[in-house]
Amino acid sequence: MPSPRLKPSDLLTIGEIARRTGLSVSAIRFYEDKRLIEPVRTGGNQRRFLRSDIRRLSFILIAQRLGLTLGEIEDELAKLPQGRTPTAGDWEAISAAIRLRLDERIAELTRTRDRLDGCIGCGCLSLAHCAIWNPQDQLGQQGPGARKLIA
Amino acid sequence: MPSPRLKPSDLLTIGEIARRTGLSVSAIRFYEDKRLIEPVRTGGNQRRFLRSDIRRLSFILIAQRLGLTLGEIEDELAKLPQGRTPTAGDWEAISAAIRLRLDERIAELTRTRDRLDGCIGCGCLSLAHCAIWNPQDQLGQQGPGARKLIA
DNA sequence: CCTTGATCTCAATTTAGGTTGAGACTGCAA
DNA sequence: TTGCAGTCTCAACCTAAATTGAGATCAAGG
Repeated sequence: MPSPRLKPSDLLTIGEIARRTGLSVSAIRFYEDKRLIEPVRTGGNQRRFLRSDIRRLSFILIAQRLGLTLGEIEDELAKLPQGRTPTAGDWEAISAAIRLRLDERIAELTRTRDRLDGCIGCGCLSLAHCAIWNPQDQLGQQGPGARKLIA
Repeated sequence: MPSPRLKPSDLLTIGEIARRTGLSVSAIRFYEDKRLIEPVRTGGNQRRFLRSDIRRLSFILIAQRLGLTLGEIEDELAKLPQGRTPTAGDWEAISAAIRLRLDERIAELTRTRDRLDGCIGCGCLSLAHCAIWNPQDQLGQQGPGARKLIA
């Protein structure tokens, strides 16, 4: 009498999901730590992942490529419905939100390039007058690294 | 008999150059450590900067905003002539090089956006087929952080 | 049953780009 | 010549995003 309740084939070990996503095992554990993903545990305390988690992890990879921090990604993932496996429509909504960010970054870089053109023309690179060094528009990466700590 | 050899007014202390560039004193010392700038020293071992170093530091700030790492910035600065104060023309050459990088990044992001549009259309976010997740074109930021260590 | 590979947790280390603090010395002005 | 702000060096610490290693435990095949 085979048990119909358990379908272990639907659950993936951390090694399996790592292979499927291309992520390292340690990175996946790290993401769990950061609450980006929540696998269930076996009686022996090992992680088991849903198939839909592959898509979730893929999203993390893609969003990182688009320049989002893990914190921002967590915010996006929080928009997914709790309790049920996300549908294609759920993912579409998030993708659209990311498209907006992408558009902004492209616009910022384009503005910067145009200003740089002006600077090349005038030979200008002095902070006092340079149009690039204008606090009014923050480029995506807002200034030197640890400076963020001040904020 | 005033000494005509010394023109201390042409040399700036670290505090002065920090005020003029908006950088912190500690950041400037850090850049010296990274060989991005080489102030001379007084008999009492204090740093003294040339006026042209203001422009050099400004360049560092601008290049960072454009997404270059300090290492890449060092490479660009290495193109400046040794021994003489850089001219406007010297800076123009470097600005032009950076403009190229900017163009590349804009092109990359634009390609990515177009692909994302395709993904939104098909609801696709699976690594196996997603056009965004294509190792063939590396977006400027090449994947998750510490992964760089491997290379 | 036993071995072996996979996992587990937890702490330390990495890179980039700095900041912060301690304790000592400099330099300029009154 | 003293007073004090500015500097000096050096070491420790910070965030992000992970990796690496130690030592223990799990799970599945033979």
